Amino acid sequence: MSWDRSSMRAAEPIWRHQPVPPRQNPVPDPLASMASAARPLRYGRGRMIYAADSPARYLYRVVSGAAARFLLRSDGRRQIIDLLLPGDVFGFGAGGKHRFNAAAIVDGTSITGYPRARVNALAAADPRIAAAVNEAMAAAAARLHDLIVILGHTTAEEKVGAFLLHLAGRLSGGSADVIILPFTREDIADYLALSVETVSRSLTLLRRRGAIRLVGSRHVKILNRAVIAGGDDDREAVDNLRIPACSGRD
Amino acid sequence: MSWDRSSMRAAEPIWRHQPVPPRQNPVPDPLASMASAARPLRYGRGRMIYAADSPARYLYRVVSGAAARFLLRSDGRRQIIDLLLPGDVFGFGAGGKHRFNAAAIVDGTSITGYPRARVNALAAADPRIAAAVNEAMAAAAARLHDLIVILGHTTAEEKVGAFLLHLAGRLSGGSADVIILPFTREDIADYLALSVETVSRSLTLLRRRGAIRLVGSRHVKILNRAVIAGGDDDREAVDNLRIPACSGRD
DNA sequence: CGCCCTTTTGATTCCGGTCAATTCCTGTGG
DNA sequence: CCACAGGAATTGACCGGAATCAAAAGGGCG
Repeated sequence: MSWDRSSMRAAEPIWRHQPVPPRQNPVPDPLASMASAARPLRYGRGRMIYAADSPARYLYRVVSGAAARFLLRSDGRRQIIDLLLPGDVFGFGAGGKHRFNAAAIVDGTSITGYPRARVNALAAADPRIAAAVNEAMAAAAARLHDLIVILGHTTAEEKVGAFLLHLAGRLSGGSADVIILPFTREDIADYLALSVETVSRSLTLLRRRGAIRLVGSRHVKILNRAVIAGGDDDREAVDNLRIPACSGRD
Repeated sequence: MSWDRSSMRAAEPIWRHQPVPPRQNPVPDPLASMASAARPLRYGRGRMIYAADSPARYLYRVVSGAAARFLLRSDGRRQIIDLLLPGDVFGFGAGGKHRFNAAAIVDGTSITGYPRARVNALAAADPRIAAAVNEAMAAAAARLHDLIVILGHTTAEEKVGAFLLHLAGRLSGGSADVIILPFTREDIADYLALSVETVSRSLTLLRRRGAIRLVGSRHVKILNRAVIAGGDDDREAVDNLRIPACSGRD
């Protein structure tokens, strides 16, 4: 098995302290009330944040940059389970352990860490904090739902299109039409369970159809959402939920 | 768009009351302490439990049978987001609404419903109940993780194999080697984002390889887990996490 | 028995992975 | 300032695998 593909850097002490500049990119922080326990962190691209099966001692929140939870298959392939953007909270483990690995995927990603024990204590005392943690868990589940829906598409072009629309909704808060991709094609491929080449092909396909506009390779402008969705938006599908005649016994 | 494929029955009042026989299949119930608020329900195959975008007024727990959360694509395809087996809790919405549809997929599925307001009140009063709800949410997230990992496989045979191993771990509590599939090939196909034919082909492939044994079409015996996994177990991958030379600057 | 649903199997087409080569982009050093 | 190097991205050729269309076999229930 070779490792050249995902080119992870060497394992390191989980915490990597470096002086942190004042926060740019102010994202609303549901965990702000625990600022006293917060611990600022900064990672270079590919730096491990935690490893699978390690004790889940901290909760994390992305401040800027991007990170990913992922697993490594025995064939060397990396699968990204969860793409973490500014504002996202992650690191809820299962049974006190992390199920997957986590690493930064862009240089200079800054993350805030909250000691788990502290979080639990504060949540037990203050129901508002408990609610905030709950909300963060719900948001994490929503990300997983979104990925499952994206992976459920049949063709690569649909997957990439759905991914772009998904990103447009998450980056820049609302549903802006301009996306600055902070990560590589390989990251996208590992997220969508496609090969890098297919991701690239799908993007040029979408460009040729007039669905998107590519400026450089990291700058995507959405031109025609209908074409991107290929008529396959799940909201439409839900609207179409007029169920025809009962086919079975009733 | 045609609807013959998933053959859902007509929309109905969400609640369908029918006399409920004494519970078979006693699964440990983390929400047992709320028995006073529990509401027993029973559904035929294909019966809707709730619709997407409907208010999330209840939390549900499968007692016996099986259900699924799913979405309907505009091409008529159904995608199952979450497969619900005895013991599974579902119906945590997002923002007070359900994001997906839910329906029973086997006849006579019995489910317990807990009024959401009641759950919240009890959780606020008793931290043990809050913890139980939290645990149920974590279990739901784990199911989503599992599905994402399954969908991340490249070939259909790997997907089906991973699905069988996943099922073996969830049915019958432990990791028994005999699986009684309570659902159709079509349900499996909609869960794995494959066609029915491919699911069937993959199963016969696995059988011919000596990985499984098929008795009838609903009875699967796992003979050789290594062959099924195809050397693609994520636990192995994690063990292989010895990261080679740093490729980047350090 | 006979109907309908489920499952399996076959033939064909198309899509995505793989291998391979070229181009693009960025940062470095002469 | 330009040349160079290395990684990132695109494009092409080829092949294997999954969807699709089609048909047949199995199974449960009236």
